[in-house]
Amino acid sequence: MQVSRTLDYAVRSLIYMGGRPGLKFSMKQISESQHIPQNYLAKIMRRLVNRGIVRSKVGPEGGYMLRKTPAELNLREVYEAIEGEIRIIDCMDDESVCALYENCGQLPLWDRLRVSMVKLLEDTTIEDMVEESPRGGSGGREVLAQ
Amino acid sequence: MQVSRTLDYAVRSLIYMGGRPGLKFSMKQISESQHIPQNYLAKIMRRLVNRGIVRSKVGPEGGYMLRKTPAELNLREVYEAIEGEIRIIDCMDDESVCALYENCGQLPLWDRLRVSMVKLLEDTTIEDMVEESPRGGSGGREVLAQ
DNA sequence: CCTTCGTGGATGTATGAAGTTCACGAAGCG
DNA sequence: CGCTTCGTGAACTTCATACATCCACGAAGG
Repeated sequence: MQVSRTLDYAVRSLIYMGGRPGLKFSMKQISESQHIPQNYLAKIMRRLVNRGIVRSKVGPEGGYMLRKTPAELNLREVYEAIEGEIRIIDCMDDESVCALYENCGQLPLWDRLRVSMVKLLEDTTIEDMVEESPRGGSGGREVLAQ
Repeated sequence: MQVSRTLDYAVRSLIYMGGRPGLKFSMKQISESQHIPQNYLAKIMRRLVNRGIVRSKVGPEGGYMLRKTPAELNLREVYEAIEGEIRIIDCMDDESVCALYENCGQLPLWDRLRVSMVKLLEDTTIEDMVEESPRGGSGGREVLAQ
């Protein structure tokens, strides 16, 4: 029941970018300031690109930009881009549904948990998180993006 | 961000036992009715025993009994018996705290999530879950425990 | 004293998260 | 045009751990 490091990386990166909205950031900038292995970050960024959360530019002066303002980008979108649909339990034995499915008293609990989690994620934006960061999301000392 | 199968097994077993409070159930009874590998169930039950959630009796006519009434046993206790303290993210790189800890805008979100999860788990008892089970937690057809 | 049945620890296995490598091609620049 | 930069996509490696199995032991009832 833990958030994956991958999601943590994605959120870190978006908070970083959200700290200076409208700017473009190279993979190197993000990976170094956020302490994320660059090649691994590449994989994460692709998911964000494919989901339409950031847009990318290749070649010299390439990099990534947010497609939305930080206030428009909520955490549910980010979560689902990285982890897929939010689910707490999958009720599957192998490929078939759980033998106890019809008689399962647990489901209502896990569903309430899921719903409350979705709501919290939906109600939190990258902007909120930038504001919670003492240095406004960006590392502070590094050279500004172009 | 999923509940482990181990926790699912523990909850299933407790709902089953909670369906006939005060009775004693052998490992075989539980494992067969709930489709849980017996040797694996043994490990799960030990954690519940050590945490004081069930009490055990060895030898012929041995088995397990709830130590509390289903209404007194909440899901937080069960969760923590199996998974340990509830945490959503651990903020650790190897053995040291995350390099970005002081500047982390994510923590408030994960903490709100944790708090709401704890509350939901605390507010849900085994009795609640027994009541949500169409057949009252116990499988239905098997021989009654002694 | 024999059988039942939970205990505790050692061991096996398979899956997925985390990270790496590399050939490729788009794009800016001289 | 050709060089360099830098993201892309896929294949691959590594490693932790969830899930499961096995077995020798001892408590306890008949």
